[in-house]
Amino acid sequence: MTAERETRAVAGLSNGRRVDARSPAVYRAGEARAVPEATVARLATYLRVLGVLGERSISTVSSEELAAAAGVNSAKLRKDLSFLGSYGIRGVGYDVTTLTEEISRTLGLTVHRSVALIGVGNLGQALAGYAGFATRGFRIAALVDADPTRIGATIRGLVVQGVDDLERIVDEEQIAIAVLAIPASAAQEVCDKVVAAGVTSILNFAPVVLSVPPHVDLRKVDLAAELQILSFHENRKNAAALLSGVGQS
Amino acid sequence: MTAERETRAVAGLSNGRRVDARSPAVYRAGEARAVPEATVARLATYLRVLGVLGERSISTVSSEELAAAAGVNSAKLRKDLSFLGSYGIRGVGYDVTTLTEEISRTLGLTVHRSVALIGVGNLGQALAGYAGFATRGFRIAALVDADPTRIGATIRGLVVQGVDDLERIVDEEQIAIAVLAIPASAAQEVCDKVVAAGVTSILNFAPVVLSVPPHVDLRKVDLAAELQILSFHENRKNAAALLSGVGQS
DNA sequence: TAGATTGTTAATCGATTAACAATC
DNA sequence: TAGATTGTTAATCGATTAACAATC
Repeated sequence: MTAERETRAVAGLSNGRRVDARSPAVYRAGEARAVPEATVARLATYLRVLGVLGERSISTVSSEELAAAAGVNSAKLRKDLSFLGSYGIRGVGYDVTTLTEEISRTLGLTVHRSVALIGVGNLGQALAGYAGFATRGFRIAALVDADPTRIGATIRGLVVQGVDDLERIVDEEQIAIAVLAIPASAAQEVCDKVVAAGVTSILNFAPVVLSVPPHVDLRKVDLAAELQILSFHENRKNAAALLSGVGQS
Repeated sequence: MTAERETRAVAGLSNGRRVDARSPAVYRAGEARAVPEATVARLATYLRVLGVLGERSISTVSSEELAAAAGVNSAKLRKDLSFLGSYGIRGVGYDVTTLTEEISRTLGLTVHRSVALIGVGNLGQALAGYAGFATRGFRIAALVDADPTRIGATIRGLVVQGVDDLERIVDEEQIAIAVLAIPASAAQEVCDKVVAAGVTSILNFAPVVLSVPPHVDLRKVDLAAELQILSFHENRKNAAALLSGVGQS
């Protein structure tokens, strides 16, 4: 059990990196080339910005415009999009609808995805009510908690179920992705059950390093770590201000 | 107002990168060298793991052990720690207490930091109750909301205040960091007010690209984007399974 | 001293970006 | 055709990691 699984969580925010040695050809979805991890993360932002443009009935956008709206360098944007194929028109730009479709396809969002939310405490309930999931391709199909006192409660129209029902839930609701919003102390144990039930992608909010088998993708969101990174920069800015004699009161 | 500010949000999770041209020497805190951004993000994880070791009264840890617990390569760990100075003992390892102190110092956590939470809706209330902030060096010192109907309410012992009071709050509570848990539609406007009030670090949960002046550090957490990145990998895994003829039912 | 482990070097890898030929 | 903009090249930069000399 410990030997067969591998620690996949990577520190910081550039986590979820794949460490797979198979041929790049296996990774091709449709006619596209293998997409770098850094590019994948940005595609989600481009898709969001394109959605706003589409709502405004803007039909065409240049790499310069789209890059500015997404907060990235335009060369980087063009390189990112080039991994999906050649969907731009020289001298014109990109068709908003076409590009939206192609990015959606690359991100696997043409099938709507069902997600299981594990843990309905403080954070879990907030995530259960987060409208941004639904608008961007995800349906929370099940709420699960390990605490018996919470099982049976109805939250946002869903009945909270027990971890023992995970296998059935994952099967019935065709769930591939689980969100873990549980205490650090229970996280590895519950994670193991989620994996055993057939989930192959996990988003972990518990501040703990989880171990999962190689076929499972793991990403994490460490809220306090985000603040600590900002704290580092505050510290640096203050040290710089002191050295230059600025901001003393 | 638009010319003086710069789009700092970077797509994906490797955001918050500094793009500053000043001398590396300015960045030195104490005797340490300039710390790479990727290293800073991992320091938060090391600190968390060291906390667990300390609770278990473990006094010394080798880079191999600490790296395994943090889910990283041991060479990477040693390189990361080398940016802080030379705190290990050859043939022995690292003293847990010393290393905890040095990382805390580097991350600017030796001063407890007050944070303003902007937006007390669904997600904001969950963040207000998140115990992990307090245990890792942050005190939520103020709750703020732009919605007049929410102002005056008491949440977790704090009275919700209006955005017009931001300047006074930031000054009185010595707030350098703000967490934005507000709708995308209001985010840039509120962000501008937060910056005008004197906040120099922002953690943004709104799914929108924010623009801030160069002296402000901005990080973002895009929850739906996290799921979209996992969706990409699900898609890839399914495509690979189809090609190899596995998992057909 | 012998064994263990750090801190650093150097090779490698992946990501970024300016520049520009291709082309609409 | 002339102007605009893409897609790609190649240089550069930053991050990762194996290997090992230094040293406790």
